[in-house]
Amino acid sequence: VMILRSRFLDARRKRRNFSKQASEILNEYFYSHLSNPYPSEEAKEELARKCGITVSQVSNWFGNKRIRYKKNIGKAQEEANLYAAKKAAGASPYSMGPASQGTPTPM
Amino acid sequence: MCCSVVTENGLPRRLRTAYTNTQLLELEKEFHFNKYLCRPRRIEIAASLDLTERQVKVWFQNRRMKHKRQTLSKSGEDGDSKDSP
DNA sequence: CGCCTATGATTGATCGGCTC
DNA sequence: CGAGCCGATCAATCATAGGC
Repeated sequence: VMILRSRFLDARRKRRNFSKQASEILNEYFYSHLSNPYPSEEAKEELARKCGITVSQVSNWFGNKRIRYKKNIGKAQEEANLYAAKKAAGASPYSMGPASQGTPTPM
Repeated sequence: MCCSVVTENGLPRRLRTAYTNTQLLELEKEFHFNKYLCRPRRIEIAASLDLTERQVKVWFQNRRMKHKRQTLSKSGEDGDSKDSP
């Protein structure tokens, strides 16, 4: 299994971590929608614009996040939840207006 | 049925079979020929690559999705402000 | 510097819904 | 009614980035 996995040198995964801001935006959305962390296509597009990444990357991020969050529960996830809830209360992220994307505050 | 949902202790465990380079190469070759397979052809390929018909069918479906996505990203981005190799 | 964990991407396989 | 397809998601894994 170690000899045959070069995949013809896939120009794959030359990844770069997302910016701290992008991660903040994604986490805020995720934790403020914990009961249903499944953004619509439109929401993904908006998140993608705000984060400066592609819709596919947003989908990947949520896919990974959901699974990895589930694999913990009871760990720092609780803390992350509080952290996100606090931010949602302190600042005024989104929490609605899927159609009203007027984002005059890119940060 | 296809992948042993190994219920070792009551926990379903799907295994993601790792296809060999040979299998992937043949599948890619066929995909380039047709994006869709007819039943006879599918049976033929499944047999020659030692995969189930279902696996071949699923592979083509996933491949089509991937192809669509790549096509979308290549033409979907207008005069963005980025590099161009 | 190497080692280990966090994280983004890839992909085999499943699920629900739709078409024919 | 059933088969195949699409779109989304899951889940395991690959490969690299980043911290120590």
